[in-house]
Amino acid sequence: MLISTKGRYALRFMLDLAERRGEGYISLKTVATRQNISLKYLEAIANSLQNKGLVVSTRGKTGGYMLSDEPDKLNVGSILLASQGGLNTVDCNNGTGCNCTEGCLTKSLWADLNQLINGFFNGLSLQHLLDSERSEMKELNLLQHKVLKKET
Amino acid sequence: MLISTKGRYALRFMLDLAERRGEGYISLKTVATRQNISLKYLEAIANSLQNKGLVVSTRGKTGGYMLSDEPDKLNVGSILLASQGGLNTVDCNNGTGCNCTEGCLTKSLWADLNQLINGFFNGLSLQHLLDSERSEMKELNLLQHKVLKKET
DNA sequence: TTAAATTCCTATTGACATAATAGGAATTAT
DNA sequence: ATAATTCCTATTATGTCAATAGGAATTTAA
Repeated sequence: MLISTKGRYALRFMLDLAERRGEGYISLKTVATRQNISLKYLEAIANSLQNKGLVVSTRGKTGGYMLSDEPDKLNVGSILLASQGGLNTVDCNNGTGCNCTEGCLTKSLWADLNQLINGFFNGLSLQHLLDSERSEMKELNLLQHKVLKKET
Repeated sequence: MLISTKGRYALRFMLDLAERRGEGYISLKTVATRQNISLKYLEAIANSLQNKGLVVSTRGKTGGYMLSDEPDKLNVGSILLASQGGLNTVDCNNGTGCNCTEGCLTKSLWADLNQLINGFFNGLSLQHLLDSERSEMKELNLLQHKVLKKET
C-alpha cells in the first residue's frame, strides 16, 4: 500500500489541528474521538510528527499538540514522510534492491514515477486541502492526458 | 508497496517479449534466465497476463509466449493490473474501507492521487518504454510543478 | 500536596500480503 | 517414447502493518 493508515491518520490529525489553529494545544484524546482513531495508535503517529518538527507539544494536564507552522508552510509530502517513513512506490531504485540486468528499460520508469508522486505531494500544503478546491489538480490531469496522448 | 515484484517482473517479461517480437513463441525458461527471475514464479505471472489477454501461448515442446498485440497497443497500466491485481494506492476510496468521518478533507485527495497514477500508467505503452526517451514525461513534470506552484 | 490528565516510551500480538517454492499433470514437437 | 514446455494446486517463510498494552514522566489545578 502506497499510503498506509499511519499516513492517512497523520494527515487527518494535521488537518484537525489546522482547522483549530489559534485555539492553543489540542489533546490527542479529542482528536482521536473526533477522527474515530485509536488513541494509542495516534500517540505513536503524533510522536513521529513531533520528531520531524511538524508539530509541537506540551505534556501534563491541559497538554496537547499544535502545528509547528502555518498550514500553507506544511506540505503533505513531509507529513507522509514523517509518519510512514517514506513512500513505498517500488523496491527498484536505479537498479538497487532489484535483480535488474544491464540495460533494463524500467529503471527510469520508476524514477519518473517517484518524481510524479513526490512532486504531487510536495507541492500540496495543508492550506490547499483546507481550501479543498484544488482546481489546479483537475487542470493537471487534463494537461497530463494531453501530453501523454501527444495531442499537444 | 505500490509496485510489487509481480508487477516489475511482469513488465520486464512483456518488454522482453516486445524486444523479440517476430521471433515466434519465446519460452519462459529463456526469459527467466535472461531476466534473472525464478522460472516457477514467472510461470504464475505469465499465466495472469494470459488470462487478461495480454499474451498468447502454446504448450508442449517449442512452446512459449508472445505478445497478443503490437507494443504500442499494450499499456503499462493493464499489465500492472493483470499481474498485481490493481494498484494499492490507499484503502480509502471515497470513504469506503476507511473510518473517515463526514466532511473528511482527504477523500478527494486520494481520488486525485489515483487519477494521477492511473493516468500515468494507462497513457504509457510498451512502445514508449522501448523508445525509452519519454521526453513527454519530463514535460509533464515541468507542467506539474508550474501548476502546483500556481506559476501558470 | 494530591489527584487527574496528558504526553512519552518500550514491548508484544494478530492478521495479512508478498515472494517464492514444490510437485506434478497436461500438451506437443521431434 | 522422450523431452520440453505450459498449466494447475498447494504450501511455506518472511516481513510489514495495525493495533494493543502497560506504565513512566510531566504538568495543571483542586
